[in-house]
Amino acid sequence: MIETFAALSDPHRFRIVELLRSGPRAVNDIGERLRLHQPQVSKHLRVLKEAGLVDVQPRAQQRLYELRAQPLRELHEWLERYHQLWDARFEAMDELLEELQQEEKPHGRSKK
Amino acid sequence: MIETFAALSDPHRFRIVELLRSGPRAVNDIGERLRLHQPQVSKHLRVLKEAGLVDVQPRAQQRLYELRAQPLRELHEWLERYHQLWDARFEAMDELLEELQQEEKPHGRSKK
DNA sequence: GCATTATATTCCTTGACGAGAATATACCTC
DNA sequence: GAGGTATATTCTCGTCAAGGAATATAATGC
Repeated sequence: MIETFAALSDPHRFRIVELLRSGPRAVNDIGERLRLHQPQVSKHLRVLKEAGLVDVQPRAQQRLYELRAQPLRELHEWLERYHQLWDARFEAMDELLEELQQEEKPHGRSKK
Repeated sequence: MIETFAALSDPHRFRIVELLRSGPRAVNDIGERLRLHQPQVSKHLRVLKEAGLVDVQPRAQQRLYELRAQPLRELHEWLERYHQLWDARFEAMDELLEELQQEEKPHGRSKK
């Protein structure tokens, strides 16, 4: 989790991840689109790979880097634990449900 | 967004955020629970505050720090754009919806 | 095998960050 | 206003990470 945050806390790596959202890319392709020198791209990709955020598969001399789902999924699960905090509707709804009409109409918002 | 990642990429700050999930806390309270020296707690809280992740409100000599919703909400919204990547069901559903029954029943799953 | 293309690694320098210790500031009580 | 409590800031030091330049490695085609 922390490694995921660390990997995404660099602006260039963040842009790489954003770019890879549209599909796998070769190293030079990334470098050209983001205006980065090839060595830096490789270095950033290495960090992303060690953080588990990307995966590689060779294609001739090229290396196609693609996003991995797992870290983002874990990030999402972590964030879910804060859901009640940032979604005000839930708080208001919870209060309403609990204080006023507990029995009248249980319009099925399963809390967990 | 990147500032959020940077703030959460430090282990101590991450633990502070996790602790604050249970509600506002004073500085010394945080330090005792997480076994951190007071100055470091203050410094980390400052970073979190500048990143917009926490807010302060004075209570006598104490400063109660509490989580702010907005950055987590933005993080969630950002993650949503990767939803199709890590939730395989959505890909299948998108294909079905687009290829087969575009006009039949638009049961409003807004792609954006 | 050799040239070419594509990518990875190393070395170096610089800047940012975190920890610890000491000190400063703010607020309360009496 | 003196003393105590709670928090913030400063300073220094060591470490680590990022960028640039140069070089090394890998795969391809002839």
